[in-house]
Amino acid sequence: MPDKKTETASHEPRWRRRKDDRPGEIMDAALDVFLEKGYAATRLEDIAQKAKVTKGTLFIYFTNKEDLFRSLVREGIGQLAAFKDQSHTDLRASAHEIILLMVHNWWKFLANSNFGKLPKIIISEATNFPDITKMYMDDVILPGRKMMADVVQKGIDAGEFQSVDAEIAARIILAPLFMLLIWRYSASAFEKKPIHELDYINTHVNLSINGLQVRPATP
Amino acid sequence: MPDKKTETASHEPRWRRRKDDRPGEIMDAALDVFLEKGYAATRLEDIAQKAKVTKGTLFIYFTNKEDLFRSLVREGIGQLAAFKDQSHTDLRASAHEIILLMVHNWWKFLANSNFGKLPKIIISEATNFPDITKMYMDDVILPGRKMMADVVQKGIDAGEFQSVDAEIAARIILAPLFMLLIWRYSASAFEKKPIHELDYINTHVNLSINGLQVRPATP
Amino acid sequence: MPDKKTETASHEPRWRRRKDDRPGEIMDAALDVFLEKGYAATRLEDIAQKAKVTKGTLFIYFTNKEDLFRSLVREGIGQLAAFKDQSHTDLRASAHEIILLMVHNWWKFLANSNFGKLPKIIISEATNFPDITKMYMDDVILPGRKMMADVVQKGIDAGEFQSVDAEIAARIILAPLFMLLIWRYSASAFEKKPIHELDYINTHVNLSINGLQVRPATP
Amino acid sequence: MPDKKTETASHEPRWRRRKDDRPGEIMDAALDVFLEKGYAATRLEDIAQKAKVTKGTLFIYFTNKEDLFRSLVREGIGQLAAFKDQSHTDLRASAHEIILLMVHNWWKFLANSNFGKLPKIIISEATNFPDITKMYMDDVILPGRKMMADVVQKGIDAGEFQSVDAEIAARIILAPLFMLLIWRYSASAFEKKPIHELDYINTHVNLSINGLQVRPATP
DNA sequence: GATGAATGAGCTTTCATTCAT
DNA sequence: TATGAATGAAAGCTCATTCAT
Repeated sequence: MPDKKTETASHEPRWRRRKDDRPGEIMDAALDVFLEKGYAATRLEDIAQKAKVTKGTLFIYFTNKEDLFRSLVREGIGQLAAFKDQSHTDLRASAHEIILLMVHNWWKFLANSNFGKLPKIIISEATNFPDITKMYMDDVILPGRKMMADVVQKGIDAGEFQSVDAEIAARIILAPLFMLLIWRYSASAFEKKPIHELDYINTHVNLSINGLQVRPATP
Repeated sequence: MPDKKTETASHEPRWRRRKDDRPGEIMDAALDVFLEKGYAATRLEDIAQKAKVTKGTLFIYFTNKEDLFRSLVREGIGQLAAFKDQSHTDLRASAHEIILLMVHNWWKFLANSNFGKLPKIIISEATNFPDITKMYMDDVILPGRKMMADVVQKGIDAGEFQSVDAEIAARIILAPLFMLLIWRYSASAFEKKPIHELDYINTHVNLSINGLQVRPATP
Repeated sequence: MPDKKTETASHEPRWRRRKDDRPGEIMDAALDVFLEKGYAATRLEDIAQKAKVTKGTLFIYFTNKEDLFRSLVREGIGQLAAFKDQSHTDLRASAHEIILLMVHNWWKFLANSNFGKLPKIIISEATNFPDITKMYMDDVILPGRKMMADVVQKGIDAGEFQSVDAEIAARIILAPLFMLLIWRYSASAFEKKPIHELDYINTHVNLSINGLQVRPATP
Repeated sequence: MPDKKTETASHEPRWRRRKDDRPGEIMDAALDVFLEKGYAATRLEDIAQKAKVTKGTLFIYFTNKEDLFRSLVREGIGQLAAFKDQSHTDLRASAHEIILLMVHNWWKFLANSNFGKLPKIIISEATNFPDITKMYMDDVILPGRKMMADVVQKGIDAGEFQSVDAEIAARIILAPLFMLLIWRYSASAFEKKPIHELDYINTHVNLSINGLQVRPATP
């Protein structure tokens, strides 16, 4: 039986300096733990472990638990800007085509980034972190709802859509998207059979557009 | 020695705090605090204060914080049975009429009872209380979704609705209802102008039905 | 060997309610630990142990370590008022008689109360707790020094004492008293033979008075 | 490759930080921080910053915080030897002249060297570092007190001074000096008007000598 | 039963110390 | 040698739970 200490080769160093990467790694780890357990139930220990550092390290990069939480939400919201830059909507398309495109683009972004983890967190912590909720409302919800409402209104004005309250319609169109995201990170694990998210999204847009249109596609 | 509260005419006090109401009062208080702050961030002190008892009293009726939480969720889910008993759907109506009725009935129930406070709680605590989530899924979500899916399927079979995946359609119809509830107990306080919930619900059913119908109402 | 649990008689209760006495007991314990170790080196655990309670109990009566410290210093300073009430100086006596009396009275008070533990604490924590130091200065040092200076001045005016700066003289008269106290609670344990405090005080007053007088007692 | 720091004219840099000065610089910085905050409340980070090095560097020269502290006190005590070498007392002078000289010499040394910072530190940390306190007692306090007591005794023997306990008298003569030093590094910042230290010292020696003398200077 | 003082386990945070760079 | 990121033991503090009153 060989003596452990005699092993010739590479002793893995006890730790490594990762000054530049750490904050991001910690925030990523923290986001997932906060998402799963909620802010209060999350122990810094869990985050540290997931980020493969020790508790103390967290305090090198963030002043405290709250600061870590806020930073990570802010960081998440910040990703929206990047998304906006790369997403352009066809200008002359009909309203239903724009909606189709928007929903799919948005979903692609929401479904595949940390950004999509925010809704569940925001909803859970809304009253405990009012300032964050307000920021999310102002920077994410309201602009998104506005964009959707504008397209709906455009459709109404063009005679393509029925006359409805455009803002309410926008909320209703967006609700299933958010619900799907929130569900994904909470109860969906308890579904008997997994949700086919894309089918859900497709069915949703079709029904929505169909519901809005004055003369539906089916003749 | 006469009871101070005794009204002039009768010897029966009009209102008396029955010993057996204590647990109910505590659960009501607890529900609201858990709803606002989440399970972990809620201090029993807060609940006690809201229920106008002291911390110690909570432990007379519930073995611990977790038991109080579980009890209150179970109690909430239990209300569903009472609701089911009193709600009957017209048997011969057309699918869209049934949907219209169901959504309004459900919303009336959800919007005005403690039952409607559960979704936000379940979503926030889903992973921390898997057994509760499972119970909610089995007793509430799946049956409700099934009922809705059955009506949709009935509409499809009758040629009233387009051919869609009835279960997905059911989810989509229910999503805005739950979203509205969840929103009400989290971020809605941060809306610029308050949501008119009934307009939202009405617009939603109309669009949904319109979206499903083979030949929409507007000719 | 008897089973512990079978012991018939008085099981000492795990704890007892002492709402009214606790704060004082805790402050007394804390004063001694702070005096011995200094503020920063004192662990709440030590205080709790000395006060025969657990750490948690400290937080029932004081919001945090700092609050406990401040409270206890304030409490200590407060004792001065009680002392002042009971100490009267003879009005017509000669200056040297008043000094004699004052020093002895003061020393009796300083040497036998918690009040006398403050100087060492104040000096050690002066820069860490500037507000406390200021309070001690304004409420204790300056008034005390003023009283002594007034007597010295009276002696000078009456031709009994040499002409010196009365305030400086007051400081010098008080210095050995404070030094003795500070020493008592710090290095005196390391003296080869213990200090005879009363001899020290007596010698000091005699020398001081003798030093001040225009014509000394020895003919 | 030429040294960047090399001055134009000479190859010898005008000023170079000698390797051997590091420990001294660190101890100087540490002394001041320990003096201000006390041992436990001092963070090595603060010392490092004041010494213009980083935390890690401290551990190159000192094995740990305690070692740094002990070293610096020992170093301070060591200065006493140098002082003793250069201070000679006139052998044939009268006792009161020697006292006058001694006090002034000692004060000059205490007031202007790091040595004078020790008393406050020793008093504050006496019980936490008994060995240091003992060392200070044996090497500083007792010899100093002995010297003073010897002079007083000499005065008594010569009939110049009253008969008092020489050791106690020595303590009393020294007390205001130490008190002044301790005060300077603690509460003196909170005095309404700054203390004129030399006036204080002068008044003190005069009063002390006057107090001791059988026949005072003022006839 | 009801109360709330007291407990103690557990979490956040600090900081002396180590060690990869 | 010097640095400072990373560690981890220890301290302050919170709060669910117990239990004397």
